[in-house]
Amino acid sequence: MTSKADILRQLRNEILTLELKPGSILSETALSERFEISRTPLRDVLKQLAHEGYIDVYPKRGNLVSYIDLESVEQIIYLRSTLEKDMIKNLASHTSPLPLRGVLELKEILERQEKAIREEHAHEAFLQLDDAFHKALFALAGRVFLWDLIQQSNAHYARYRRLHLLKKEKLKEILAEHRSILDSVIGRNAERVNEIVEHHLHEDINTAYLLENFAEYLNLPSFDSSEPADRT
Amino acid sequence: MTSKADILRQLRNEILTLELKPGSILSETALSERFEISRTPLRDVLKQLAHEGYIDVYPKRGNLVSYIDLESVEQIIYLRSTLEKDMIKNLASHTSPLPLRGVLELKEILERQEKAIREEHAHEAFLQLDDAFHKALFALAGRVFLWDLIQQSNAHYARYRRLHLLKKEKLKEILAEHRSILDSVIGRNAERVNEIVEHHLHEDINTAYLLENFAEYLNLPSFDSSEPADRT
DNA sequence: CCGACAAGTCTTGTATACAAGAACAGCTAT
DNA sequence: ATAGCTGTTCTTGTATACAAGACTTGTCGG
Repeated sequence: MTSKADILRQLRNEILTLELKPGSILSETALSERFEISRTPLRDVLKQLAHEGYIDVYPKRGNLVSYIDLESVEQIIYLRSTLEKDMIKNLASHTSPLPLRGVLELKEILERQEKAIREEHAHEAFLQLDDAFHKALFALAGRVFLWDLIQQSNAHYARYRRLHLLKKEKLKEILAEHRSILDSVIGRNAERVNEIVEHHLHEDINTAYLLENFAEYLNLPSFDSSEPADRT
Repeated sequence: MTSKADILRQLRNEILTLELKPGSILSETALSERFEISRTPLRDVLKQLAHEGYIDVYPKRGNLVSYIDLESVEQIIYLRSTLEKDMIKNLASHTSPLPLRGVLELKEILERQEKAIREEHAHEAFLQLDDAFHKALFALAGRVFLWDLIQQSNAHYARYRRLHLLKKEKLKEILAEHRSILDSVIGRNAERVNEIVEHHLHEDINTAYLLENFAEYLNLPSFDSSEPADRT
């Protein structure tokens, strides 16, 4: 039994992990056979994927896994950076006590991240914990609504990040920055928040590295071949 | 001929203007007869409306025009406030020259807003110009992507604002604040941006007024009757 | 009078047949 | 050789019949 939600999760995951590479064709009939379901509910899933930017729909031609769009990535980084700086500063400067649950959750995530670094081949786990850490921050600030909103446009940023975080040093750096952020919140010290968060989110816009190694996955303006359908 | 995009715009508009009141039923068969189109493309439209928060889908029971959710409104106001403060400060403190087109566009919008205030029954025009002003600001900052993202969750905020902006004095205040914002950008003066933007977006969270006059349109926690389907 | 059950009638959800545009191959005519 | 048809075969888009859950109504039995 595979429900629509399961299929959605499955396809999302395959695209995020690059199991389904940018440019791959997602044919409705092929997918309907694979998941043993009719085209109607499957089209709902594809609509959702298109909405989240995972695929581009070319009417009457086909659905392609989208190429990673660095413009979208930059926009999301700016959005998150601006929001998280503000949220963390608010948390750090607020006088009311922090909810214990949230703080404990953040600490536990950091412990699990540390453990994930020690193990080999734990990138995927580390990435999920990274998401969990930031989501927990949003939760602590009462902004899960905005976290969910951002997730709706996360297809490009999430894949971008996976291509970046392949070196172990990078992981250690991220963990250290998470510690700094949590210290700022707990210690009620908002002083260095700006630079920490900016570095944490911005630093690895390393376009050259991506162009060098993963050009085949990127949406390069030179390649544009008749825009996909507008999804507004 | 009414395409899917037309139907979507039409229904969105009817919900925003409260022509379709919160709680109204949008039956697929009824709508398919009204627009003389089959249920399949119509369901696509309803999916989109649900995604944007215009309607709540109760599986196998029906689609209801959503009640205005003040929680969503507050979240969007916080998001926009935080983003616009940052964007405007950046624009005001940047040294590179501003694109003339964008500045002229903003000025023209202000003139048209002034004109709209003088005319009676021009609330709808004023509101659209208000959106146009803020969108132009996002454009000037190179952040139309984020404007569009925010619009995807705008159903509650947009209706909330319509219920608020019924007094002419309020309109004049908004226009004056728009002038201040534009002056900050052009005059490269970022000093008072924070308070101006915060007041501009936050000030009219006047929940009491809404509860008093439009309780029937609001999503009040007391009324909750079996949550609608999750749209993730 | 009232509760329980069951038939009927709403609703949306799914499967499937058909329509119609897009791409391609292969032919023909120039 | 090549431009231009034209039929074939992909694709997604639409209409419609049917499935199945939820609610209403009425009837029957206590």
